[in-house]
Amino acid sequence: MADAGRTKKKTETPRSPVGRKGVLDVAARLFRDQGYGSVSLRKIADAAGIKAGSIYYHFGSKDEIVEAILDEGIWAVHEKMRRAVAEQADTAGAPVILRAAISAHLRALLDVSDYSSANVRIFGQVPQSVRDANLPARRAYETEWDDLLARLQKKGELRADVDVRRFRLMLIGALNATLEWFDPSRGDAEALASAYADVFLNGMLE
Amino acid sequence: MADAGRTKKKTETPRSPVGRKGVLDVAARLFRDQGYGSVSLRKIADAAGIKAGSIYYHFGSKDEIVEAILDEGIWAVHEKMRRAVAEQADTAGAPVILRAAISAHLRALLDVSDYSSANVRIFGQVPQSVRDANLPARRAYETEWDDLLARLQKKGELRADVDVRRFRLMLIGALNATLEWFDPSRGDAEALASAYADVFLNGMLE
DNA sequence: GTCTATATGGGGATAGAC
DNA sequence: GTCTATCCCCATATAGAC
Repeated sequence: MADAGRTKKKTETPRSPVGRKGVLDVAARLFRDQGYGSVSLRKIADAAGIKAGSIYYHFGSKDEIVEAILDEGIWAVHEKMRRAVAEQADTAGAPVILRAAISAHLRALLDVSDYSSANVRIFGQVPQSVRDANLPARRAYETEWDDLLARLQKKGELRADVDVRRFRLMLIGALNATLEWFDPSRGDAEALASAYADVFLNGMLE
Repeated sequence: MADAGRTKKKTETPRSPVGRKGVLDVAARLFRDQGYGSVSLRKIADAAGIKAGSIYYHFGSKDEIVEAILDEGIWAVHEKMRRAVAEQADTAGAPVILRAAISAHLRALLDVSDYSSANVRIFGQVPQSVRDANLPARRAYETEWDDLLARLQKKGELRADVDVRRFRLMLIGALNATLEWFDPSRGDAEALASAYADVFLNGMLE
């Protein structure tokens, strides 16, 4: 035979292995859409095109998958937000900087990362041990926001009578809540971010 | 015997029956705390102090329980909000009215109703058929808010360039998100409502 | 109104073949 | 890296006793 030397014929099964990343990708989407308790390893395997038992080659347990997704989710949105802020000119004022940070966070959730949106959706549903594993990453991201807000407040650009932590919880909570109703096929995440920043900066009163 | 006429001795088993409401009460709390998929009928029965099979005397299925909780949850917060607005004087301005509505919604979630908080937490996790059953109640509450905001905007008290529906989604989303971090044993829902209203009305800029 | 007992299916997880 | 086969447990739901 002409190709007797080969032990594997690439033309036979061109379907590449799913791999660890493939499992995580489909799992993140399923968790985001259906929640933690409703997504079984069998559902994940089905969506990934493999069998349930195969998942254990990559992960030791279901919660190990969830932990990886939660960490990656925070990391992704944290990076987007940090870079968006760093890109602003040194002379930029609070409105410009906050608009950039808000837009980065919102686009990470709505456009970019299934991991980030999965984190927001299922964090409150997972076992305590899984939450604990994700806490360091979350705290780091929260600190990034608190430092930014405190810096702007110190420069006198934000109201001094508003507690930074409370405002951060309020702002991030409002942005995260868009996941409950935003439809990516109909909406524009960038325009939405602009509208949110506008209200948070200037308020609703005439 | 002295009490031969009684068929039941109240001193024997003073433990009153749990009943339909008892099941709903504990189920609402469990769903709020752990999410839809993670709460089994066994858990509900345990928390209610009865056996799992007994639940089927009151409900035909798990989802029938969930539907009842979701509907009651919307109804409770809707009533609180409507009454809070109705109690305001005819001469009250937008800031006073909106503060009252915001406070009512937030207190319903954080202080008053396990049903309302359960609704917010699990709506995105339940099967489509359950969501559909809850939609009419949700739409009615959303319309209550949209009508209020449109009325204030028409009077010129709210900015004309902000879309009412978008602002309602933003506001309710921000209030609902407090469930993720608010600790009733440490926080004051009324003070929180005031701080939220302040930022939404006046913005964060100095 | 609640109990016990049970039917049936799906859950996470493991072992060993390929 | 994925498969098949399987273990054991817990899920929803039903039937009939009390």
